[in-house]
Amino acid sequence: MEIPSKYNALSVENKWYDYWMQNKYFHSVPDDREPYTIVIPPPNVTGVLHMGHMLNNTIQDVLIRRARLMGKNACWVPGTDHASIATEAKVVAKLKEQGIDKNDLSREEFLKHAWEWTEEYGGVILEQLKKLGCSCDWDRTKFTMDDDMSEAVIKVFVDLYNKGLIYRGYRMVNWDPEAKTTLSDEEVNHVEKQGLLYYLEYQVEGSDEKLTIATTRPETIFGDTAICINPNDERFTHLKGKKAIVPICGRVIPIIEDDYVDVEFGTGCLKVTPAHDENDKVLGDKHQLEVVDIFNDDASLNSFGMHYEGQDRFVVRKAISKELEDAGILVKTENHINKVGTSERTKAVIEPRLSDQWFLKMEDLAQPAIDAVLKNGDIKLFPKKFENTYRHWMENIRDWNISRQLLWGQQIPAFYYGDGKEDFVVAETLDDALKLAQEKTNDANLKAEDLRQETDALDTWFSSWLWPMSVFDGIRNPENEEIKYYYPTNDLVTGPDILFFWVARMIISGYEYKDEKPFKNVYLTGLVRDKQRRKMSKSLGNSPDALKLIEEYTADGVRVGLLLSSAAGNDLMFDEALCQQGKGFGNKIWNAFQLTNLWEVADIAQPESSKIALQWYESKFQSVLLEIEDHFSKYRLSDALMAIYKLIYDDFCGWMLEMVKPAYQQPIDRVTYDKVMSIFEDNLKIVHPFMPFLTEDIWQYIKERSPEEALIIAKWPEAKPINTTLISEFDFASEVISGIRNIRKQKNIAFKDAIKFSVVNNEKSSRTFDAVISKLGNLEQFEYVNEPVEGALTFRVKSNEYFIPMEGSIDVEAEIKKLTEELNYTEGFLKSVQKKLSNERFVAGAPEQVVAAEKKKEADALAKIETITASLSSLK
RNA sequence: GGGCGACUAGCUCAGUUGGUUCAGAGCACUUGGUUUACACCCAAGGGGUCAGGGGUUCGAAUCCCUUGUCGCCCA
Repeated sequence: MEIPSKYNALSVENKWYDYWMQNKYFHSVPDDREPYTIVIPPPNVTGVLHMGHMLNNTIQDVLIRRARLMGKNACWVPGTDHASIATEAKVVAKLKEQGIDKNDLSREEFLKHAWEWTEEYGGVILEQLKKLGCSCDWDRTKFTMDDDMSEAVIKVFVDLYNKGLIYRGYRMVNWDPEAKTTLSDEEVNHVEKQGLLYYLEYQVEGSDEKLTIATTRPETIFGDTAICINPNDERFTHLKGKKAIVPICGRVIPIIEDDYVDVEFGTGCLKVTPAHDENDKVLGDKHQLEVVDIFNDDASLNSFGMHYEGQDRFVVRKAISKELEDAGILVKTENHINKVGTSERTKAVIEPRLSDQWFLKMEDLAQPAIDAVLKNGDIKLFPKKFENTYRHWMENIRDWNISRQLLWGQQIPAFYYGDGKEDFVVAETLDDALKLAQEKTNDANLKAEDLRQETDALDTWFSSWLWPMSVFDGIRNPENEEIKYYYPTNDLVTGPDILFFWVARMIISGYEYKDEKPFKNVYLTGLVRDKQRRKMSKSLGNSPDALKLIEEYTADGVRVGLLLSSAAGNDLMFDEALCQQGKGFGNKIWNAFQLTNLWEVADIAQPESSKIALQWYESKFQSVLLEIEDHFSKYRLSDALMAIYKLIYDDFCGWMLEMVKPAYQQPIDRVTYDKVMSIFEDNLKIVHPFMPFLTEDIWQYIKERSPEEALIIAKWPEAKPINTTLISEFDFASEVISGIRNIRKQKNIAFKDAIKFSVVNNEKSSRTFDAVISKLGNLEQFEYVNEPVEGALTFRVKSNEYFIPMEGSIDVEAEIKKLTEELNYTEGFLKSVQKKLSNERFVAGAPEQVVAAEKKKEADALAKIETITASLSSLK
């Protein structure tokens, strides 16, 4: 087989992805193996691949590929969610471009457009994941609006309603006047905005006195239904029981007392607008105040706004402050910074608004989810620090507003048969609803046409909280083979920003519907930021084009780059240099493979140095294998990758290949070659989860392989005993080799010039690696001597002294200086150790091991000092 | 305002129960190198009062208190 000297990533990536797909390696069906399951956090159909997705899905792919290699039945279910607000906004915008107004369309017509949009753009992001190498079971791709998925959602809604957990309530909600829908608390961002505090004078009824109140929203005076003072505030005691007159509209409102009012803030006097402020609503309920809603659903003023009717709230704020000022009612303004709720999707300023909404009672449902994470450890969060945040949220959980005033989503299955607020039934189908309605009204003549379905749709999270069950049809068919086999899933990989939106709710629904956790471990990744620590976002334009990155650095390179510096739960400061490092690593592996291809194999004797090098690497490999198991068990993927990186780069390429490499134009012996190639294969296996393309490519070049022998389904290397002596002997030998290299460098001795070498082996160190030292040091002779060699350059490793004889004179002064420095350092070290050992409380208090270690240090230092002193005296 | 978390080399981060290997890794940097796989490379090297201060201890990056800075969540 012709092997190209350069690695061509693009063609390789396409070739092997196609090969994997054709052979259905990603596809999983239940069998008698242990399952390993991940469900993807479904990206929005509106999304395109960004850095967050790349990181998140690389992690999932590493986990799933490793599980596959470990012989598990690996199943990664992909899919997308319908993102009601975002998608509806996109569709509305597109229609607008075409000159179509959403309000002119029927529900069915609008949904048709939405489906068209979804079909056109919804799959884009999944195609991009393939470029990254993601080994999802594409045959299982799901969408939260698929018929079966929607059916599950409706079934759950009806069930929860029948259990008394869903209710309809007139509540203050977060109203997005741009999208004309409510948002959950989690979809509201509080941002600091510079505003003004307006001081307004209200006339007290039947008196000349004026009351000054401070407000940030003068336009809401039309909705004022009371003035509130603190009962303990002596400045206002005389006003008890009196009334005040609202400026401009002239409404007469009571002055009430409540210690809710902060005496310090503003004037200590508060205007109460129950329809437009959460806290005022509470006051209003408490004091039975009138509720005056002054806004239309687009946040323009309604008829209560008098001459401002039809104008936007912010326009009115300006206009009315002018009017108030002209009338002498506005006495002053002050700068004031307050946090304003804004819509995560449309960025519009949220308007607190009272309206009829559907709510899910959360308190009882949440209990098993609290226990699972915080009490019995059924579900583990990585990193653990998120348990605190989880606890805080779960223990203060509020009812979930699940209705949205949107068309794109599952329509709430409530059917109204009359005009009363309670004149409705909830059922999965119209037929069922009709029966229920007939029963409830005792009217057998009630017809289907008499029923009107609720127009609100369900929150998108009300679909995705069922995701780990519904993708296996576990809601509609709870006893089916797939849900029984794959559920609970193993790992969930997602961002901490949706810990509550999604993760907590999946846990809640899992216990409610399967009486079982949805996953065992939750790995929370960090957010991807740029080098200035700004969160990468489309609006900032600081997110690199994902596909371009892959083009430039290869998919493997980008995967490695992303993982190299992303400790779990810590934000990742993305830097393209990391991808370059990833690409460089791939190049290194490729070139190592090139080297083995250049070798001519012959049936000759195996050199001692090769034999020992192979034995050493096998032990080294095994010890790193253990290390990476440990990292994986703790979801420390970047540490696992770094351990592998160093193993391959330093130990394999830097040391082992150099040790076994035959001399120029010499053949390699067959025993060594075969062993090197089998080691190479083991290396490829452990790199494969991180760099799937390159490794598969080399794997397939090494030998002709049948589809059953592909790397993607190979067997993870087995654990074998580790010869730790060999590893520490090598570490010692590598110090000796470094010493030789240093002297060569200092004295400009070219590597190709062989040198003589001798040692006074005070350490009685083993001679196992002598052949290796000779080879890598290019020694023409390696002698063990009892006395220092005169006229030689020296260096020491522990108490061993090494000599390289030099032609001509040695710079005695320089040698003495070097030795004196080493002596000073070692003596200082000895002193600190002895100080510790002479401290009785240390010897008595510290564990035996620690004391023994200190004694060993002392002995080593003493031996070294002896060596150095001897050398010095021989020089002088 | 309430809560949580962080602060270790120029950068990004490890550092588990206080104790061999505790001050580390990778990158970056400096110096040297046309070593027959690789300059996307090789070799060597410099670099830190572990945010500041106090305490507990024979011993603190690690435990406690305090100050500061930053981040996140909630109001």
